[in-house]
Amino acid sequence: MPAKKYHHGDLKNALIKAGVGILSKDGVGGLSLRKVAKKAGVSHSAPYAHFADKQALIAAISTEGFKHLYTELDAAVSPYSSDPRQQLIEGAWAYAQFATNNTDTFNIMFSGVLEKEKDYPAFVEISRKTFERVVEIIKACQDAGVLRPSPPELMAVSVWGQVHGIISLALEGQISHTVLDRFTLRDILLFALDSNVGRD
Amino acid sequence: MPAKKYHHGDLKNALIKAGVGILSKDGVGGLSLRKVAKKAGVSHSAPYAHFADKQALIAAISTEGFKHLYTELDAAVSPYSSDPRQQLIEGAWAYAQFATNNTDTFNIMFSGVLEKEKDYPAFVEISRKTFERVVEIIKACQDAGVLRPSPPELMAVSVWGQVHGIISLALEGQISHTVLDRFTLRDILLFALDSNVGRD
DNA sequence: ACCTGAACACCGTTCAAGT
DNA sequence: ACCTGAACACCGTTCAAGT
Repeated sequence: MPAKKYHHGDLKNALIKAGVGILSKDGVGGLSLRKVAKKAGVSHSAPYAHFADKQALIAAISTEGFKHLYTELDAAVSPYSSDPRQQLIEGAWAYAQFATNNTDTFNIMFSGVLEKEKDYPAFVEISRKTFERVVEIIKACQDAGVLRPSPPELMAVSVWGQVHGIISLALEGQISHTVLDRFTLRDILLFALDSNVGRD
Repeated sequence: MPAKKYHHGDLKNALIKAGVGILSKDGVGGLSLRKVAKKAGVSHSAPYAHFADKQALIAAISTEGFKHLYTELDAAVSPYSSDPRQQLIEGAWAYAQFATNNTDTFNIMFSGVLEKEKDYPAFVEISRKTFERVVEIIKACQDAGVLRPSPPELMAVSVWGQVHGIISLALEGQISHTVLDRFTLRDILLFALDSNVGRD
């Protein structure tokens, strides 16, 4: 059998994992390639054998984050295949949970830290796939009369944008205490979704 | 008359201005205290006479950004004192314009770069004031029957969140080409606002 | 193919010192 | 009060060299 490779054989994934760890411990500002290398037990220049530069590692971490988000979203929505309105609510809530439980990963995914996202095909692909999952939910809602007829992709951007924006403001501490004292984040999301879902 | 002070007498503001310049040229990742000092024509340690650390300079830049945003928002909305619906539309559009014309300032204001925003009273004050301006617009809309009755602050978070989220996703390159090929950012915002404004 | 160690040009921050 | 210059502990990135 092959003696275990130079190090543990899968440094690339070990670096991504170490990166996620550093990120959640020290935040976006505390994420450095040298710390990641140290945590993975290799020299500070070893990462360059697997990532072109720091941006490439960030892209890999963001891609993992998106995969995680997709999984959580899908798991939250799937049980309600016969109740589109509930899909919307639970999907939004799963998104909120992901953001609050993985704040720094969420920030790295959506806050301009990754500068040329189009250069990373895996990242583009999983974010496209996630958007398509949202579109599916929107279509189900429209078919059930829960959302008004309209181009589903347009409605998807509108609803996703709203959920995304409310959560972003919440993470940023930008939601006024006059609101937070009276409503939970879930209340706010439900209220916001109701605007789209229709009222009568 | 007093000989011009040690340098030009108002290094603090010169540093903020230099910071905004670096930011729009090199992005959030390219903003360093040493560059800012150099651009202002002082030694790399001079900024510490005016700012406790890099975060404090970032707070000052963010605060200036918020003041700018407030001014643009107010200017866009004020002409329509008799047309609340138009206030909503033009307010959202002013927000979008600010974000696209000052992407990096916008990112620094809303993307977790400023880590302890509560520690900077001027920042807290102007962001509070901006939110209150949004609430005013929302109230005018509710009084005119353009928005459904509800706690105005809650509606303000919902609508602001939506506008903020759509713009954030747009800046991040996260809006699908299947949408962007057919709709402008303004179209998307109008569609989104319509969800709240009511339909019949 | 995968990793190391020295090297370079940058950082943020501190501190003694100068006016 | 306001600023400088040396110093320290960090960065990202490159490159010759080792297995």
